[in-house]
This record gives sequence, structure tokens and C-alpha cells, in this order.
Amino acid sequence: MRLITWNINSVRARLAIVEQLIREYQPDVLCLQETKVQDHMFPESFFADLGMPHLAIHGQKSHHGVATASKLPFDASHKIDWCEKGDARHIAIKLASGQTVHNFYVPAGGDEPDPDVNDKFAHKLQFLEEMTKWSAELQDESILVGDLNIAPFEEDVWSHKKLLKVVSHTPIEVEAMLGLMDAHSWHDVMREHVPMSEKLYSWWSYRAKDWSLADKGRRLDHVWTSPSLKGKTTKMEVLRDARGWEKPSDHAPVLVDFDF
DNA sequence: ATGACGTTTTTCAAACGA
Repeated sequence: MRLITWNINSVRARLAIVEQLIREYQPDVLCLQETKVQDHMFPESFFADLGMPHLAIHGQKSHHGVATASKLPFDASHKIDWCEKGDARHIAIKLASGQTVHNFYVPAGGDEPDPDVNDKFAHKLQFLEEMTKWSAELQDESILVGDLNIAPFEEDVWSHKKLLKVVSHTPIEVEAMLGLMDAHSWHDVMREHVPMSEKLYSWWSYRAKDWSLADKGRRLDHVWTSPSLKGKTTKMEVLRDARGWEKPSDHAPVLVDFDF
């Protein structure tokens, strides 16, 4: 089973590269974040024509939004309303093989890493707290993917020192993420395949003149599994090339092959 | 240190992203 997760930054604006990804990499399951489209306007037939007719979508106007597309039918889907905000940041499907795939878009958190003065950062921390409680009680064998908007480890960012006060790499967020991982003993698939001592990014700002040369990236996208699935992945690759495709997203897709 | 870019909307400016 090949799974790809990708923050697409508007699915309708990027149909051409979604098609390119599906044709070149043939995912069985494709998890998208920041689709930025209401459910009734989602390009369903576009995915069906590319061989992925089975969709679980959770969208809203303008912002956020997640969608999971599958080649094969899945058993069920559900969404969770985190922080009771009524926004679209999660969709889950249950694969025929038994595992549940949770597709997340965690709040970015704004600029100021202080929950007392920045409501967006407070929201991000509350979201992580709810995910932690949920993880502690989670029984299903699960795969958790998506844009979690935190780069937890030193080599997950281009400069640990320079980013310590930048939202996405601050100690308070990293602590929250490590607590979240601990709550279900979530297994970090990307770091299983790339040693902690090596740089590993999935996002590069649009604002850099030459994003690849400057290479000021961050690992904001993640693939985690329940501990029972540890060792069940045969390949992991950040599809960095896609960051350089025509009219790209600022995130690169992350591909993982499972042995089921 | 700043600003750089890109998408969306009852658009042509402002909010948001990270």
C-alpha cells in the first residue's frame, strides 16, 4: 500500500500537479491538506478519472480543508471537530486491510509563540492537547499523517538556533508534540528511514528567491503509525522534486510504502 | 532585521499562511 501525504495549498489551483503526482507515483491512498474548497465544489470527477474514485472530504470555504482519495474502497470514514471550532482539519478512513488513516491539518499558530497574547497559538496548543488525550485512548491500529505544522527535532529545520523563537520550532510546541507522540507511542516513520543526524525537510517558503539553493526548509509534514505497525514500511521519500514543479505548493509530498 | 510569495474572497485590498 502506497500512501502519499501532501499539503496542496488549494487543490483547485493545483490540479495539474496533483495529476502529475498521481501519474508518476501511483499512490493507493492520497491525503491532502489545505484543500481550500467546500465539499460541494470538490473536484470529485477529476480524482475518479485518475483512478481514485473513493473520497473522504472535509472542507470549508477559503481556508484549511482535508481530503483523502483512495484507489480502493474503504470501510468507513469519520471526522473529528477539534477544539469545537467547526473547522475542517481532520478526516479519517478505515482501510479494508483494517488500519485507520487519520489525515490532519494542525493550526499554524500565527507569529507570536505566546498563548496569552496570540489566540492562534493558544488554539494550536489546545489542538495538540486534544490530540494527546485522544491518542492516549486510541485503540485502533492507525496511521496518522498530515501537516502538523511543527518541526520537532534539531535537524528538522535549517537552523535550530535561528528558529527557536519561530512558531513551528519553539520549545513549547516541541514539548507538546513529544507528549503527543508519547501518548500513543506514535512511531515516526520518516525518522525511521532517515537518521536523526541528517537534515530532513518537507516545506520551503515561497519567499526564498532560490528555495532549493538556500534550502531553508522545515519538516512540518509527518507520517506516524501505531507501535504495532513499526517495521511495516519498506520505503519513505520526501518528493522534493514536486516542490520545483510548475506552480508548486510550498510543501513537498511525503511518500511511504507499507508491506500490506 | 527585513522582506521576500502565493491563494482566497459577494476581490482590485486584506487576511492568512509558517
